[in-house]
Amino acid sequence: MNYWLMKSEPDVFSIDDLKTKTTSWDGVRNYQARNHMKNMKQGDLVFFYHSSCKNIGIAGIAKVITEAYPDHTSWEPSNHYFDPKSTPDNPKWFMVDLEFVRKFPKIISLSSLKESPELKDMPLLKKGNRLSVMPVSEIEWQVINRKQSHTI
DNA sequence: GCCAACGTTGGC
DNA sequence: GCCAACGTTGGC
Repeated sequence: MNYWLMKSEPDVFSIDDLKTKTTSWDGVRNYQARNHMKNMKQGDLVFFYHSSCKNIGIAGIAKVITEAYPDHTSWEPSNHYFDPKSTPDNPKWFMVDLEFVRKFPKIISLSSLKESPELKDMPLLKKGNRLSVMPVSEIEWQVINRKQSHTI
């Protein structure tokens, strides 16, 4: 099993929204992020990160419930994420389905993540990094979960 | 709202 | 294949 981190703007889709319904993670239009999704397996766990908002940080945990499959929004001309280079016969973009696992009682803030030397290699914490889907090592997963349990 | 950092596009 | 211009991301 592998671990991941995925960013979402809570004003658009938050951990509370995920709690009410499983979701298809469509609209990813970045090659690196797409390739990470293609490497996801059923049962992988995901830190759900809230970006571009008041309370930035990891809000909870989600689970991957499907492997990557073609993102149909990419060939719908009316869709905001339409890409003329992607077709049903030759899809260019992919998505996975996620379900809610847990919401942390308190968001693990970005600033508190930056305080842990064990996490300094996470792409998330690198200056200027904009990757929206990234792998998390087992060590990083454990360190962050430990951080979370201490805040209860 | 600002702006630095990044990925993508397209002219050459 | 280079690189300037552009659009987007995302913390502050």
